[in-house]
Formats: sequence, C-alpha cells, structure tokens
Amino acid sequence: MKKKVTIHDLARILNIDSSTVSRALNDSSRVGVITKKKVLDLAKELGYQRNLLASNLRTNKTMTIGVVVPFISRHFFSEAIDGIEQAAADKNYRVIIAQSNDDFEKEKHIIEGMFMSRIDGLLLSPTLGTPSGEHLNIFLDNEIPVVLFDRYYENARINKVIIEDRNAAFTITEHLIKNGFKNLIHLTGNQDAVIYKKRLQGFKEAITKYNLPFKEEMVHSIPLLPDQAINFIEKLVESSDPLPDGIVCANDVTALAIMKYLDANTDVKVPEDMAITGFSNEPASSIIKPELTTVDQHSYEMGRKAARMLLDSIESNDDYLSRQTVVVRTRLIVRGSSVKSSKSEASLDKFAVKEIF
Amino acid sequence: MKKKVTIHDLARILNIDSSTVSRALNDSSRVGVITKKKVLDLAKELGYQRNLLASNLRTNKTMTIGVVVPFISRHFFSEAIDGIEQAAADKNYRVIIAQSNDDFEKEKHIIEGMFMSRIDGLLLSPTLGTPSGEHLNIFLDNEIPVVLFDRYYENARINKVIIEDRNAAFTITEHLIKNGFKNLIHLTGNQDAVIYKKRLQGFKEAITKYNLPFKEEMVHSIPLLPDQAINFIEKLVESSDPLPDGIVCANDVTALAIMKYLDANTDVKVPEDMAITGFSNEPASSIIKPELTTVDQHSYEMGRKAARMLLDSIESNDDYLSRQTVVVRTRLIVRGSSVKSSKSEASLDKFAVKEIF
DNA sequence: GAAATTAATACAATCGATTGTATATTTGTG
DNA sequence: CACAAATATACAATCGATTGTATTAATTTC
Repeated sequence: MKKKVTIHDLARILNIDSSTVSRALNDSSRVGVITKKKVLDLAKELGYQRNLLASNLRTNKTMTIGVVVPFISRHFFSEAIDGIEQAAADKNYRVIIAQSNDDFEKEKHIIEGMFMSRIDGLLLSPTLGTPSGEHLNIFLDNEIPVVLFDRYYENARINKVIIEDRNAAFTITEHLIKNGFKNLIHLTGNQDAVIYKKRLQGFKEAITKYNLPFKEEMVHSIPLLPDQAINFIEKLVESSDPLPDGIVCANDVTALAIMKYLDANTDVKVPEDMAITGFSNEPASSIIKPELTTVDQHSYEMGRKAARMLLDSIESNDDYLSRQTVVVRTRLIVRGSSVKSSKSEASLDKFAVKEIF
Repeated sequence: MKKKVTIHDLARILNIDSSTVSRALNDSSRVGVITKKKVLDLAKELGYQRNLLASNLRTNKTMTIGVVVPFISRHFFSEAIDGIEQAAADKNYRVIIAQSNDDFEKEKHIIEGMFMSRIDGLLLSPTLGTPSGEHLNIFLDNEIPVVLFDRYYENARINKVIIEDRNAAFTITEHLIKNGFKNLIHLTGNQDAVIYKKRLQGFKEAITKYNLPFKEEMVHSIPLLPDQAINFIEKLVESSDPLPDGIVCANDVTALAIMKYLDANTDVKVPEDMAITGFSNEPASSIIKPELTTVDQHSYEMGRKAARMLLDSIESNDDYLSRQTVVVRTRLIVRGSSVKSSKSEASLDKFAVKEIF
C-alpha cells in the first residue's frame, strides 16, 4: 500500500508549517487568503484526504453514529435506517450500519467494535430474548448516548422509541372479532422479547373484552420464521378440529408463510374459512392475494425520531440523564385477508387504515 | 462525555510503562506472566477498551472493509452482505455497510468518508447510469483494493464479481419462446448501466435465434421501480392492440408490480394471456400467485466470493495489479408466471431450476 | 564466580491531525 | 514616528496506542 498524502507533505512542499495547513483546510480565519488558496489547490492536486483516524483521535469526536439491527433486509428496519440516515445527514453525521442476525454474541461483538471505534452514539434494536442490556454498559458508563428503537428492554433506563405493541395487537384482534371471527388463536414469538409479550397481552385483552373464552392453548409460541410457521400450520391443520377461524400472527413473514401453505396444500380459504393477520407491513404483504391485514409501524418516522433523539443527546451532554420513551403511533391496515367480501365493514372501506395509539 | 480508560491509566495505576501495558494487552512474549495478569485483570476491572482510532493510526491498518450497495433492503444485496460478513468474519475483519440509494453523489460522499476512515478495502455495487468509476481513483491511486460486484463499469480495470447477464436474459427469453410465447417485449432500465444493456442483448439474441422479428418498439426503458412499471403497463394495456403475450422484465419489482396491476385492473390473465418474468428472485416473487419465473443470482455466494477476492488483495500487496473478473453462475427458476398449466414443459417440471452459464 | 545469555521492563519516537501559545510582520492610530 | 492592535504564521504539546532500542535484572555456562 502506498503512502498517503498528509498535511505534513503539503506543508513541506509549500514551505509552511503543518499547523497552518491544518487551519487552511479547516478554513480557519487565522490563515491568509493567499496561503489558504495555495494549500487548497495543492491538496486537490495531490488528492489529499484527511485522515479521520488522526483527526478523530485528536478531537475526541467521530461525527459518526452506529446503527445495529437484527436484519437489514427486513422492510421495517431498512425503512427505519432510511429515516436514521436522513436525520443524521441533516446534522452532518455519518452512519455506520451493522446487523446482528438476531445473534446476541454477534451483537455484543459489533457493539464492542463500535465502542472501540469511538462512535458518538448508538442506535440499537436488540436481539430478541435477551432480557437485559448489560452489554450496553460500556456505552452508558462512558456516557455515550444510546437509543433503542422498536425492540427494547423492559426495565432498562435507556432512551427509546417504540410502538404501542399491546394496543396495536388489541386493535387488530378487535378488528377480527368485529368482522365475525371469534375462534381465534395467536401465533407469537419468544416471550422473553417485550414486543411479543405485549402483543400477546393485547390479543388476550381483546378476547376478554368481547367475552370470548381465553384458553392457553390459543397461544402458540414459536421462532417467528417462515419454515417454523409452516411446521406449525401443517400440524394445526392435521390435528385441530375444528380449525380456528382466525390467526393473529405476531409478524408478517409467518402470516405470509401460513397463507401460502393454506393455499397450496389445503382447502382452507382465506378469509372465508380463516382470517390471517400479520404485523409490520412488509412489502410482500400487499403482493399476496388476498392482501394481508397488518399493522404499519411508521418505520421511517421511527428511525428519524430515534436518530434525532440520539443526536440531541450527543449534542447536549448535560441533560443526558433525562431518559425518555417516545411512543410512535401505529396504523391498522385492513386488507383482504381479514374481511369476508360480503361483510359490511369490508365493502365500505376495503383498504381502511386506522391510526392506533 | 466521560474520559475513557487508556493504557496510560492502567500503566500509572500499576506503576509500569504504557508500552508494557500495550504489550501485555497484545499478549506479547516480552511481558512476564505476572505483569500480564495484573494488566489484564485491571483492564477488565476498569472496563478498558482499546481505542481503535489510535491503534489503527499507528499500525496503518483498520481490519475493516467497507461495503456500499444501492439498497440494503433488496434481497439480492442483503443476501450478498450476509456472504460478505461471513467471509470477513473468517479472517477477523470488520464490515461497515452503507447504502447509496442509487444516488451517485451520496455514493461519492460515502466512499470519501470510508477512505478518510482508512478502510483496508472496498466492496462496491455502484450506482446505475454512471459509466465510469473515476470517483474510485482515491482508492486505486493509493493502492487500496476495490472489488465491484453485480454492477460494474464496462471498461474499468477493477476486480469484479459479476453474473452473465446476457446469458441469463437469453435463457429466460428462450424459455418463454419455447413455451409458446412469441410476441414478447422487454422492460429494461437505464441503458448506461452495463447490467441492463447486457440483459437487453440477451433478450435480443434469443429473439433473433428463434427467427422472431425484432423491433425497437419491443424494448421499453424506464426507471425500474414499481410505480414506473405501473405507469408503463397502464399505458400498454390501453394503447397496445394486440397486447404482447410476454414481458421480460429486467428486475423482479417491476414484474411484480405489473402482475399486481393486471390482476387488479384488467382481464389479462398471467400466464394464459401474458407471461411475465423477472430477475433476481426477490422473496415476494414466490409469494405472488402465480409465482414469478425469475433468475437467481446466488447472492450469498457472490458476496462471499467478492469478499474473499478483496481480502486476498488486501493481504497480498504484490499481485494486486492482476485484475480479475469472476463470473458467478445464475439459475433460471421456472415458476407459474411463464408456463400455461396445460403446457408440457410446465407439467413435467413445474418448478424447474436450471443453472445458466 | 565472572562473562555471556536471556528475560523483563523502561524510554522515546511515531502515526496524522489539532490547537494553545509564542513570534514575527503588517496595519492603524494619535 | 512610535506604539498598540491586528494579522499571519511557526512552535510544540497532545490525542492513545505501537514498536525499535536501550537498560536493568535474572539466569545460565564454563
């Protein structure tokens, strides 16, 4: 690897001190216009690029925030990242992104790496099933701002931007009940994850509110991935008699997998025989037929809010300790998978959207 | 922000020199076991974390590679990133990811930032429609390895990992022709982008080979995004009489949008009245009904290969100049959108998969 | 036991940029 | 013109870690 151009090279060539070069490059008023021009011209000519390692080391600031999410490919997260990048760009911060693949050890490793790289702040949507965020202590102990988004730890005193999972799950379940589906089950994920716990609560509350019988067997907890969902629905169809007339899934990918399975391998029609709902509004949920009723989480907004909160924390070291939680509104998106075509609510506003809070 | 623990803090407390602390932390044989243990224990106790800015500055190595893609949410890219991360982890390299949103200025900005952060190598899938990679010169001039993947510049002497776009497009078009679709059109993107140019070539070659008439009107070039595709198909259905009986789309998202549109707003049935094919095998392409015939690009493999190539370049400074191009095999995935259910090829192997190259 | 090795640690320079202080030069003021 | 103020630049320390060289202490060898 070749030696890169440094301010010292520029200084030597121009016969001036490197401090003057540095100030010229930073457009300081302490350098004369002629010298400044000479420096800038030469820098351009030689392709000088500031060494951020040196610069950041000296200034103790990297103007960089780290973002760690479970899967960058999930629509929710990639949209959120768009929002984060927007907010960061507004304040001239760089963003570095990494994914944990929902693997706690990987998350820990990434976070340590980011700490060692001295990022100015961290945005994290943590691995599911990790009840406490102790690995974040390097950041917290060193007073480097951290903001969690979407996923979070129930008791940790960390800034966060979240949705009202309980409420959203309540509303989507209520929607099913009002549309005549009364024999519901709930497909949920790891109950150590707050978001799934809350969604289950919402489901249960809706059942209870409408005086339907709640039984533990109505709740099935599995890793919320497509193949697991297929295993689940396969067994359900074989064994369960009568079948439930509605499944409230805690995410979209499982809902989609179930719909695909039912269509390809059974006579069960969605929504006539069974309604299906998801959670997150992945793009594929409006590709499938019938389209999937789901909850939109305003991912872009959420990312932007979380980033703003983080940047505020970074720039005002003082009130950093005032931990806050921002709750982002969600939207129920009613689509074909949950309304029998004859139904009134359905025909009236087939693609109804309802803000939940 | 609090002062972070440094090797000098550890040195002062233990009454030894910071160089000894450094060597102890790096498990050098030049430090006695007792001292080593004392250092390690204290480091743990105080939560010491190496400052990579300082370390990398001194060693002139960051053990980090940068990855820049147009959209991290596209299945192809996120899978490729998985492959990259795997290959990098094998060699203890960190990966930082950024997305250009297919915006050249943003890409340039990101790349400059990565250069200033002194990454050891760059993996890039560049913005479409930028015919030359001059902004990569900072890297090339400084002999920092760059590997392009999927998208590339036609004439640049840069290592790359690509697919045989022409061949793949030829095969998918040929597949349509063999299945009785002979009045085909091609929906393509920006012709400054090599990949789309090659796909068009492949389309044209197949048409020619089977002695079908080729007319320029058969090719439609638009920004390959869903809403643009809907505009296109809307006008096509209105104006064109007779309609083509097949559309070869240069990517999946436009193919999906077209299928959705036809199903919701017209009587045109896929594939009976019109076959549709895509390119890239996005997850939604197997969610839609009928499922979408498309080309799989072995994205994970491609990412891994590209990363390996990059890491090899990084670790052997000598033969860096031997530019090479690796071509990854593609697979034709035949699904429902291109085979009339009565057709023989269809019934024989409905979900046929064919390696192309 | 004295000289020669080896082991363990200290000293000091360095990576590239920033920044407070000092110095030299120019300009302005009465 | 002499002195103060402003301008332009140089000097030197610093950020935190690494690393070549020097020094001291401990061990081995004959």
